[in-house]
Amino acid sequence: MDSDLEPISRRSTAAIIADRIRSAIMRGTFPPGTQLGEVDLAARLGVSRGPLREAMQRLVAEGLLRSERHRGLFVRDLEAADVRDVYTARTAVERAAALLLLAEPDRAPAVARLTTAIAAMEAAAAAGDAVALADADHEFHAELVAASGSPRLHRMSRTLLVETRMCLAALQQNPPPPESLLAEHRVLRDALEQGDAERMTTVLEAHMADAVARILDVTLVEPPESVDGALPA
Amino acid sequence: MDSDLEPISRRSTAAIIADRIRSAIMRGTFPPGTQLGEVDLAARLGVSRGPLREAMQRLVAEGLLRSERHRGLFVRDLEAADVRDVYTARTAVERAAALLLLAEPDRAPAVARLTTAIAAMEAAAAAGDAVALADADHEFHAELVAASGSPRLHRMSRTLLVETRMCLAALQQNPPPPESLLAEHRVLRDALEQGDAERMTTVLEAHMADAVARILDVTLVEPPESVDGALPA
DNA sequence: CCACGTAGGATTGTCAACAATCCGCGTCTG
DNA sequence: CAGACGCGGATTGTTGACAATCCTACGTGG
Repeated sequence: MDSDLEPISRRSTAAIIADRIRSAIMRGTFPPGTQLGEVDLAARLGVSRGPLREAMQRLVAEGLLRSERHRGLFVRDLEAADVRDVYTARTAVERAAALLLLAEPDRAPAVARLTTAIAAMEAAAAAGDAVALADADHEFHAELVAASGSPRLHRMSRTLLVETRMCLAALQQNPPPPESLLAEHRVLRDALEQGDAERMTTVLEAHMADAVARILDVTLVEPPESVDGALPA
Repeated sequence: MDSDLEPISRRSTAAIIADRIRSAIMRGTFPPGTQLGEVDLAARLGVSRGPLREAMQRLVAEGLLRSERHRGLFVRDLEAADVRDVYTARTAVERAAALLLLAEPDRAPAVARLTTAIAAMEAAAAAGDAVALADADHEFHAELVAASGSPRLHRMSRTLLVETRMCLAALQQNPPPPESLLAEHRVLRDALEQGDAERMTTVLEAHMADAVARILDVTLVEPPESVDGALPA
């Protein structure tokens, strides 16, 4: 353990608050569109408004919150275009991470971590626990990017994975078929293990495309339908 | 002009401050490693410490600043590993943006914007103005990603381009040969115009690899040189 | 002469109060 | 009766001051 004997709090409180709110958004505690009142949140977290505002700005920079001046902070609601955008960005990041990983000589530890995540997915699928399955899926991709050793890809990936969870939480129904999901992840791991870059990228892109299709097929709520050109002056 | 008759300030002041400091870092006004005192900065910008701290947290989230608790905020200094990381991330982002752009039917406006940037590069090269050349280079890649229409790729790209400028500013010497730089950018534009995805990605990756080599060849200051394994207990 | 402990100065972290702005509702007028 | 105007409540934006922490320099003891 290297987390012992550290000063009680090395991380800034703003970072802690940001983490807390981020996971709350991820878990669906704050559904998209909800307004986050500062005094309420500050009181609930036991901090003052100063650090809380700093944390909020951090989340705004990540694109998880949307700030309207003198109006308040709102959880960004993702539209169909956003779902596609999240997954194109994820594809770019994870593809790069996978290629970075494939260039490394010793991929055994990374493979082991992915295998662990897959095992968690299997257990969740067997138990029929959709939330745990999503957690394990999340962890798989997080480990994939983390193992690449690229701090920037890792940072981007974290935000993108949170947004992915926001999409999934918004439409909790629509059960993803666990067996095909598991099969895809196993193929990804095997491709990494065998150093097959072609297969890896191909499957990864298909995996992402599948996810987008699965999400958008059920919730084709193409957003406001504003008829711009038809408005008289 | 659509920037007229807007409320005097729609953007939050924290965002404005962040932009100001970001460009200051980019321009090399704050070299890597310098400490940014809050009271000093706040006084110089004419704001209080509250909004300034919010802006700082935003920049920390972007990875441009490093925060040490009770110590202060420092401009992150980029090491050799960071240079490589910035460029791998840039490759991932710009490749995805280019592919997105290639999938679009009408690429004429994007091509036009890239041509404008190339013209600016040509002018700067002719005048021997290295700063203007870097500006135009920056603009070329920013336009490339912006034209893709992906908000997330765009946001990532902005930070990465700032970090690129930090690398370049740190080692202002080492003149990049303008003619080859121009040639590479022209090839990128032509590939986009002709819809040649294969050529596009290949040249883009080579372009990035070239940049890394150019930067690291001169400043091979592999940082601390800590000899881990040789230390006696 | 070196190591330890301590005081000083400066900087960051946090807080509570003040000022500016916006939304909803009631009222008034054409 | 419909629309516009104005007011009250609530929320955000900003400010200044207070408290906690850290680095530097100095003095002391071994």
